[in-house]
Amino acid sequence: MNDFTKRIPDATVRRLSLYLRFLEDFGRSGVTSVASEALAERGGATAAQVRKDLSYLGSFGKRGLGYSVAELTGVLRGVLGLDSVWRVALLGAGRIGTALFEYEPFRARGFNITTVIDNDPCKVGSHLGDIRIRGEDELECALRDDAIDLVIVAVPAVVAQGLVDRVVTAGIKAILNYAPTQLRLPDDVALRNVSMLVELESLSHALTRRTG
Amino acid sequence: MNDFTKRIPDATVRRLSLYLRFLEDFGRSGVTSVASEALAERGGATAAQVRKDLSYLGSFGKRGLGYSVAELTGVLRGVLGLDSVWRVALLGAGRIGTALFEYEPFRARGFNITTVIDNDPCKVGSHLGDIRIRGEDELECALRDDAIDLVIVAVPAVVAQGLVDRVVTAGIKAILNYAPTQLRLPDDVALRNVSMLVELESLSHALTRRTG
DNA sequence: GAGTGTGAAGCAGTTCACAGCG
DNA sequence: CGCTGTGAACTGCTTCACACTC
Repeated sequence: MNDFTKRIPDATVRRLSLYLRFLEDFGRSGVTSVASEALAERGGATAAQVRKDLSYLGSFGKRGLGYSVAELTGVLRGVLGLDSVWRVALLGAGRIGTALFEYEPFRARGFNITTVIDNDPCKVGSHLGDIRIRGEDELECALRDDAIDLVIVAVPAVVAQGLVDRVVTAGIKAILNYAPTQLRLPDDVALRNVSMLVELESLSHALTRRTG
Repeated sequence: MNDFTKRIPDATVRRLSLYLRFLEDFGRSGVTSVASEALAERGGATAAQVRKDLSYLGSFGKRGLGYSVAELTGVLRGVLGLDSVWRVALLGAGRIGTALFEYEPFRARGFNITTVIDNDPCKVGSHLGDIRIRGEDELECALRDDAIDLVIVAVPAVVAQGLVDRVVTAGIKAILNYAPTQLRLPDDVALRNVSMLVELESLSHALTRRTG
């Protein structure tokens, strides 16, 4: 009924990631079939919401029964682009960059960090895992030679925009930004910001609110 | 015109964080007055959006002129609850926890990590900065004795819910979750999730989309 | 009977457009 | 004249309710 050319709302895509996580848990526990109600109560949504979200992808549920865990897992992986391995470059091998590099779930999901760049001369040439850290001057050739699909930015705010401009010029179309700055990019490059401060400040706003 | 009892949309609160960052930059550059247009082009919003967002807080702009950088900075800090110092406990002193602990902008914004908990016996008793890492069994008394306002969760997914239940019982009303799991909490506890995977998968979805 | 799939209604956030003030 | 502040229109997401299927 639905075809794949239709755009999926961004809010839905984010929830699909969560559903996939839950499905994998269900799969590991040997559950083979799951209802929208069960997915919903695992968090972050109502049963109606789950059904609406999944309806964007087609009709996979069996009425009276629920969804096949195996089938739905496969569909979600496909929609989220997790069937292929993505080649990722990490810019910045500081605290945050290092933590991201060693974050196991990335690799488990097919995000393969093959390239690490840092401008600190003391770090260039040393290793993170078995990746040799390369200097900023090697950025363009590294992106090309390693056939990078996606770049994670974990450098200080002041140098982020300059580096990202070069990354965009090199033809990269997806950027995950951890630097506390708002990057300016062409419309055809996908950008997601992960801001620790924004979330923390939204919490402190909530705390302030509660006592008037 | 607006009173402070009115709820501010969540999307607006998140943008206020960004505006504050921009205002601080403007302040450092010696700019004293700024128009909605200028704030907007720094990223993430249109001029109309900026004005609408700020109108939730009251009328601070001078028509024909713009907003006073100093005044607006103060208002935003107040609304975001950044006038007080918040006492923060960090659960989990692994890679991510350590990176968060050493993330300077937190402290600069008045988020003071006074307590670190980890269940690894090898880590308990050692130090992160000048904070002594305490064991999981000390959780409740640490939250009480250190008068914690806000908890950051950076432990593995499997143990997160159990710890958080204890944190909630201890009366904490704000939780920032870095664990890749959906936490179940009472409605009166504010929760923000920071998920590296969700953002990354939303990017890989975007990349997949682009080529049909 | 149990549970999906989906139009329609409801709600929230965004954009528009312009009156009004400095 | 420039730029804010804001009702009104709009867009898009969420919730509802129920026909439909297994």
